[in-house]
Amino acid sequence: MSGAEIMNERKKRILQAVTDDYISTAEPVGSRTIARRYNLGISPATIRNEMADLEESGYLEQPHTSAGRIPSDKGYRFYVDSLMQARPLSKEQQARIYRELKRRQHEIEALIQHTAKLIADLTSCAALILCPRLQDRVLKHIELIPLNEENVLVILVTSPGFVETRVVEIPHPISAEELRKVAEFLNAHLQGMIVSNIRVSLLKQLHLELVRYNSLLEGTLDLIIKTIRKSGKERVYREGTMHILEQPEFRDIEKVKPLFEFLGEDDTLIDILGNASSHGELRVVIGKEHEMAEIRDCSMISAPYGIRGNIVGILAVLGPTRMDYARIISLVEFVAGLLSDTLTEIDAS
Amino acid sequence: MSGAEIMNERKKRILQAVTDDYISTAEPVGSRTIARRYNLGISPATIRNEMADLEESGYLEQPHTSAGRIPSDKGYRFYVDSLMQARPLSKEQQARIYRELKRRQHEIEALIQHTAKLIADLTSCAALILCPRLQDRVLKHIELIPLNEENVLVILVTSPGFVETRVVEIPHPISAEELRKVAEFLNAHLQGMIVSNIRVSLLKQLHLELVRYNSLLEGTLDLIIKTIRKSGKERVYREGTMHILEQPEFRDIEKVKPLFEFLGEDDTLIDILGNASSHGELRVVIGKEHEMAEIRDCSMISAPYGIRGNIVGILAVLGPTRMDYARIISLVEFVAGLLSDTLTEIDAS
DNA sequence: GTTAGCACTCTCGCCTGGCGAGTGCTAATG
DNA sequence: CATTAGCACTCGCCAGGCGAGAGTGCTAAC
Repeated sequence: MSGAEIMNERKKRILQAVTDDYISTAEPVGSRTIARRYNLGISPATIRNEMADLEESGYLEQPHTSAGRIPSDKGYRFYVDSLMQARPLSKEQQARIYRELKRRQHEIEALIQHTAKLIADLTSCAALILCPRLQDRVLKHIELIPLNEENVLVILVTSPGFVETRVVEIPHPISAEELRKVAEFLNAHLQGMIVSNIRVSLLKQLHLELVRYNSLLEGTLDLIIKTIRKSGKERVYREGTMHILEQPEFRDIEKVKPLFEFLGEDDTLIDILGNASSHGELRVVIGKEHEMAEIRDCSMISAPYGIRGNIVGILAVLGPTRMDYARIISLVEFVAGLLSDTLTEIDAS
Repeated sequence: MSGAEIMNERKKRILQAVTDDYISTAEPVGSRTIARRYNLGISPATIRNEMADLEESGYLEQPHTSAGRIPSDKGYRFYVDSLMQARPLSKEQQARIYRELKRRQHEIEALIQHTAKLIADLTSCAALILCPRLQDRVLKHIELIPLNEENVLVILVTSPGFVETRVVEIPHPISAEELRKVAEFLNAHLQGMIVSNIRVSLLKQLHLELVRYNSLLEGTLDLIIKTIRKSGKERVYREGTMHILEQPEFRDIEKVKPLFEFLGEDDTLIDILGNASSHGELRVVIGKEHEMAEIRDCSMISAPYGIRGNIVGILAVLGPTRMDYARIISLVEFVAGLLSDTLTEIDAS
């Protein structure tokens, strides 16, 4: 109840020992184990007393009487906020990640997919990467290609190298030549703009310039703009969802099912990730702190990545609440930074 | 051993009853159950005798003494080949599928993804669709877009409406204008060709025409051709892999793991599917008939789909050996046909 | 050839008792 | 007064035993 207990140094050390041990063994940890494995210079009995206090204040819990203790969500939270010392990556690991990411740089989607895979493999958790919404990106180039009489392929190249294709159904056939002119017109006026800003400014230009073109184009142009503006769904890359099956807490198939269903739904994922780190910093959400019931057994560590300081996407790791926070936080931070650098570099060239 | 046993009418009826029942209940089925549920006009004792024979000839097996019988792979094979009456889809179901597939026709990737999802939902199995290799498709259009000084975006539109994008790193900067000429040249000479045929004919043309262009282009052109020709990986769409978790035979997580790992690997999937129905007909592979050990507990039903009779891809359903063959075979056949029609239609327009 | 009856086998669920791990309390200790 | 040792107690887990239920195989009768 109170919660206003004093968290003395010894209690902290014990909570840390319990958490560290549970993270690495996945077994409830008892007083004896702590006394043996972490030489805090105190006896199991003392540890027991302290653990009883910690349980009362909600930092630890017992799966059942007379099992060891495991950290509660509150315990993990305290661990993450105050106890854990972020374990920086070894030079070799940094070098390895660096090397992996620098390889096939020029296909951006491959880069992101690859990054996700890398994180997943290094953490044994599910890795998620959210790409920037089309609307938030800068338009670099538009191309229009006639597919047949009714359909035009619209290709949008946006910073920092994404390519989107859409098929637009047009009301009237348009010649390739005319289409090229339209594309030219669009490029001339829209290049460098952020996609979501396009409509307003375009409409102004449109009026002035429209007379030059066949009136048939009016509807087409409108459709193309609509196409650009709509379907502004983020894309989300997943990797390593299978790693979840390796975690002992998910040996029960009934626990896995809702989680996998959650991971399968683009929309909810996008939602969650979008909320997660859109406000700039690395963030850790633990267990029941999640809004979505399906992932109340999981923790998520997320960090934004960006171009020249502007956030363009979010990178996250999802795993059991018993995850190796110290390592994974460092990793996520490092990779997000590296990804930002890489994208910035690509964008500049 | 013998196998040369006479499979009389009654044995067939019993095998069918066992199989039907096991498919719908997932429980070993005993003689009593059959006598009660399927009125074959014979008593449990007689059924027992026949079942013993069927077991000896390898069509049935017992999970343990004194459980009911379940069909062996050989039993399923016989069931599929000789007993099962393909259960045609109801008019409503056909209509529903038809309606679903006719919706957003013009984005072809979405169409295929959508088809996979539909099959997965209707079968409660995993649905897989293999797209044609780039190399086997007809080139409809090439577009080259400069991204920056070192990179060019190559866009390939191929029948029946696929769009592929690749980034090519070029040795020397090329102006947009020159690039446009190259694209024009390529379009003029390559349109309508099957991608895998491109190299030979191009080289001939190349020599004749090359003099017109800056010699710097030579290397670039070569790179572009290489890009087109390489990376001819099929793409495979998956849907409904989660449905597998619903099947009682996969309640054990240890059985799911290798299967999911298998489903996660593009390359092996492509391999399996490529072999499956490349020779034209609907095919059923049951349990241990599979080459890959990971799916020896599964059956796969696959059918090719194509454009104007030319196979361009393969559609498959993967589920437990205890799957509803009668229904799923009809479904796969129907959807493959419909997909073929749709693609043919799109290609023609 | 078919069927009824019966003994047999096997799984499954349930209960039991012993074991080990870990706790909480109390009293002794520095 | 904080710390520790000792001890009784609680619980989950596991192995073994038992009965119920389902289903078979065999035999003898129809």
